[in-house]
Amino acid sequence: MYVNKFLHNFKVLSVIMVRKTKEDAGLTRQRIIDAAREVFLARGVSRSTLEHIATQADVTRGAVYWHFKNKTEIFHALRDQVFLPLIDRMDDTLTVESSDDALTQIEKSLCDTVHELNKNIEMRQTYEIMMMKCEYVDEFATVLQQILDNCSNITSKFELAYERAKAQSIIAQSHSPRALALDTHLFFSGLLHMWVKDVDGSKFRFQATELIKSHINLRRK
Amino acid sequence: MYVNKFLHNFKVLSVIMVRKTKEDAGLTRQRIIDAAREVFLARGVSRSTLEHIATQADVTRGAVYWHFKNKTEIFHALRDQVFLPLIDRMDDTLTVESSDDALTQIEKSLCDTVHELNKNIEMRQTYEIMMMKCEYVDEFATVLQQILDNCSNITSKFELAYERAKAQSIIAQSHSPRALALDTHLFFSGLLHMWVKDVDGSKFRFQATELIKSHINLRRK
DNA sequence: GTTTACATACATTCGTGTTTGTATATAATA
DNA sequence: TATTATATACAAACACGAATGTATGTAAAC
Repeated sequence: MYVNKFLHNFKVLSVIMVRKTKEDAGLTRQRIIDAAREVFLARGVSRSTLEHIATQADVTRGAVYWHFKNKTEIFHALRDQVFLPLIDRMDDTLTVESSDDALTQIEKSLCDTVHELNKNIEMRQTYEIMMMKCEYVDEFATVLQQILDNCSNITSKFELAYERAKAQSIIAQSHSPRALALDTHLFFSGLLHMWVKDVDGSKFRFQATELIKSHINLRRK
Repeated sequence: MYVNKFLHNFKVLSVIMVRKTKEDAGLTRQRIIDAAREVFLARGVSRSTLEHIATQADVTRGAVYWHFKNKTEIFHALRDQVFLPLIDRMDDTLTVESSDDALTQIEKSLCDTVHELNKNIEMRQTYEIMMMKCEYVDEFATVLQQILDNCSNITSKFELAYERAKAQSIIAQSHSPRALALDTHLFFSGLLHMWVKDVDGSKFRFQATELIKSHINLRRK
């Protein structure tokens, strides 16, 4: 017990790294993923070296190779950890039953996603990596297909919501839910792309919520 | 004269490459750019080697280094040649005066861009490279700023058109031209991204024109 | 005692940039 | 117009660093 406390101090001080418990190994793994995010963001995925990542994580390449097979595997770990949850979350806010009318629900779902991106730095950075700091070829091409699939999925959710809106008679009967859903989806993926590219926030980020609201209002009867 | 004909045959047969005139050098330069497009598309920009490009262009790296300082310079040459003209074109179709009403003009402008992408393979491939096969870091980061600037520019053009539409009383007075313009811009950049990602054309490409039309019809009073 | 969780050292490949060589086009000169 | 000089448009060879993967070493946990 006393010894553990002693070692713990060493660990915290980082003078001598003596990490061995499973718990510690888990932390190391996470540090590597976090480091990869920073490095990917700054240098792009292909220019990022395992040495860069190791240094940033304050370990050696040995540790990196212990936890991951190669750079691609780190990439996927990063993606799974941060990217996918956002999609799930959006899925949820759209599907869950609510006292709001259908249009408001769509609006809230979109705003919620943007809000999440705003406050969650890691998620924002990961998004930025996926959209601007990575080349979709070879082993990354599969990710692309997943993105397309997710898009289909989200669009279907939009469509269902618009059907409800139609049933609630809050949109014009002339518009087809399918077309509205596709339009909203394209609008939102455009917004996300611009949101990410607009690093200093002067063009899109500051007014993202308003853009969403006016997009939705356009539909309201 | 006779000798020239003789040499010409050699050139055409590609048995011995004897190219030296300025004209021939220009062709070689263009071949390198075309080769780069193919290689970038297949392997991504960072994984593309000057050796890959040279081989594809049927020359050696010597020729590549003669015409270009490095890979980045080839990238920019490719971009300038194919990417920028499309933007100019869109700019034009939006600005030029026409007998159509303002909404129709926006619609035609968007459809025209999609149509151009459909028939112009090189343009399509270049777009694909810029959007999915390239990492926007370091020397490529400048390109990103240019994209944002172009977006502002296009959005302004949309806004002017929507003001005309408002003056023509073909849209509801309650909508602000600025908001409509931003919405259209986000819709269209979303569409272009999806259009490019949808390689087999089953999700977006086949119905791109209809998507545009229904986007515009949503605005019509 | 064995496995875990790394650090260290090594071998090898790959891409880049540069240098050198060379045949031909083109300009200069006589 | 014929000859000569120089610049052009590459090909081929070289030198170098950088990144990868693997193999080995090792101390602590279990």
